[in-house]
Amino acid sequence: MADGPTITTIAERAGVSIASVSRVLNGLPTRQETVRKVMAAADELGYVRNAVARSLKSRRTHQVAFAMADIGNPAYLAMLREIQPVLKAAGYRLVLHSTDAVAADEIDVLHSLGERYVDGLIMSPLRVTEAHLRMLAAARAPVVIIGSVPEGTRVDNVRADSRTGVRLAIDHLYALGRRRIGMVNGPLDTVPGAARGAAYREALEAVGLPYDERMVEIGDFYREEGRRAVAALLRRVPDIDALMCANDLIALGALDVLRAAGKRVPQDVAVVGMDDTDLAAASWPSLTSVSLGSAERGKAAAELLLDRLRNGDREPRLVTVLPRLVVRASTAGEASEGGRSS
Amino acid sequence: MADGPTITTIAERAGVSIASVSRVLNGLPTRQETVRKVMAAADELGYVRNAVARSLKSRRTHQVAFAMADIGNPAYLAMLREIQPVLKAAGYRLVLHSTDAVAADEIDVLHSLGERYVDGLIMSPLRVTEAHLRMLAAARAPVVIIGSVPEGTRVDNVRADSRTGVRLAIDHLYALGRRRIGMVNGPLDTVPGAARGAAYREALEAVGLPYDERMVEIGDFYREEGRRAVAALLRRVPDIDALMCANDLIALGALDVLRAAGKRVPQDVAVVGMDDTDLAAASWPSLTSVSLGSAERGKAAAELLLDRLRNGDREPRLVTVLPRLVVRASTAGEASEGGRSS
DNA sequence: TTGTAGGCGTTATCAC
DNA sequence: GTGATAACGCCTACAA
Repeated sequence: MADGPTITTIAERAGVSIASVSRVLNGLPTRQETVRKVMAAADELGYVRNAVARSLKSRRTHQVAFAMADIGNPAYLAMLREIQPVLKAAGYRLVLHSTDAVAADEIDVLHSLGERYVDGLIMSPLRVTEAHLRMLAAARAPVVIIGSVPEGTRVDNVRADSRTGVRLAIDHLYALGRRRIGMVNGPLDTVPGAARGAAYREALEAVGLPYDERMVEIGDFYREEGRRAVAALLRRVPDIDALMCANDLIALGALDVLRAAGKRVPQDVAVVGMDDTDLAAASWPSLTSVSLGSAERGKAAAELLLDRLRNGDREPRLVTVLPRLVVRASTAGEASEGGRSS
Repeated sequence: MADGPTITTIAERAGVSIASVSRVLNGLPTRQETVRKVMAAADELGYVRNAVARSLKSRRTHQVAFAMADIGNPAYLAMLREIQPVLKAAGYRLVLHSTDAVAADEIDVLHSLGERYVDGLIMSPLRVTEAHLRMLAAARAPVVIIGSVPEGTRVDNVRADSRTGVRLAIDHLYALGRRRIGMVNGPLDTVPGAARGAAYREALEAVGLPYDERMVEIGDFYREEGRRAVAALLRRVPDIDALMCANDLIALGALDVLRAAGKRVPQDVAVVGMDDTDLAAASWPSLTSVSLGSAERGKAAAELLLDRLRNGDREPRLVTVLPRLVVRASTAGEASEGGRSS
């Protein structure tokens, strides 16, 4: 692991100046003979360009960062899977940050943009605070935010629409003849919890069903919590005929409990999850789920950023990704369809 | 987004030399008055160190790369989830590469180490070719390989033991009284495919069961391929009573086909998957799976690399992570256990 | 066509 | 203590 050769090493070996070496390496017009000598020397020495030195000079790192709250969350991983190839195709490396849902860490990432180790940033913050907005305004490199930002914030922005998502699910259940549709939600003090809870109420009213708080149970966004919540709900409303779950894990918990209680899914109780993670297709019965377009949002964010990197001056853009109801066996289909295989 | 301030800007503003600025910024002994002036200037200007210039000078980037075959594969994501926090805690950024299982891309990543944009690399190659070994030997930065490398290769190495893993599964099935245990494998020219195939044969012999190639079907490591393979196997050997699947996706495919064929799992056919991904706990019935310790391997690799970055001269080390059989409903339990909820 | 020289932003080694 | 000044490796006027 000796020190690598530099253009100086090559220049000496080839008997030319470092300027000529640089020219050859960059394909600028050079005499054939010189090209030959330089290439030969470079080959023999196993020369590789030093990316750091190039970056210092060119002020571009060909790196882009993606900062997310929690690397264990499948929704972020879905984004990541789409972001990666888009960046790779454009010649950018991906630097990953998991902020563990700590707002201070998110601010740190924003701050570290000033270090110029990346050309841009895609960030999906859990909440957008005043501090976020201040840092964003002062950011030294282009940023794309996945998630909602206040009206008027001058930043490229990609959003989901969980309100419409819940609406799709409720409409679907209503169309199937379900009239006692319960909701199992996560904590109301989280952004998704609050949004989905409100959307449920709205959607019920839209189809003309009464909102009844006895039909709502709050737990947390995990399977075990989902079990508990659904068990409680089932005790309270034994003849419930559909469950709108605030994410797929809760919905899996619902399947567990319903099965144990001898309820058939979907005949007795239809179940809808949210996020359309891989787990939805893996479960049995496979889970109808509202896709909030994690993959699409990731892709859109990557494309927005690349575009911005090419044209730094254009107006900030807003992309809203439409939710999509992915119908599987837990609400409708035959119980023999296994779902997609990713 | 104007050009950021540099130490020169600060030096002018504070009326000192750039050397003093650098000293203050790095906490070297300096007169109080100077410290004060420099800090004030830095604050007012919103100065942030340029990481690229630092790297050029210090020859360290504080970045580490993780290269995996397929960012969509949950086993790699499990590694990633462990690698990230370990590196973060040590002050390193994580650069992600997905090579799409293209050997040339892996070689590229190895080659690009020469560009010095990272201090080290963790790589999990699908196959280790001669070219890989040559590049490894010539690598300009420390590398840790996750996966088997030929005896004597001088590189830090973390391995799973899929042979013992398969053995655990077969022993388990045998202990349950299964005697017609089939195998559904992926391509034999992949490292895992070859290893798992050979291990199956060995394990059968170890418990005294005959190896019968009619009981083996080769597909690929995906659910749909798993379905096809299992369907073929079932046609050929209708009274098969257990299936050893080379990964969880194949096993999910097996569950689909068995269900459609009216076979009960586990009563008629027991099913074992491999990798113990989140999908195993989500499926119904939940899937017994051999954990090859993806998470542990990721963590071990990150720690090996950090250690090597501190002490570049020590002997290469080999860490072998032991497999673990995670028993769930598809081989043994009641059909009411839902599994862990992560 | 080629070489000399300056600069990208830091750090570190000198004298002072 | 502090300030010139020389690297780090590369690119690029500008001059020859």
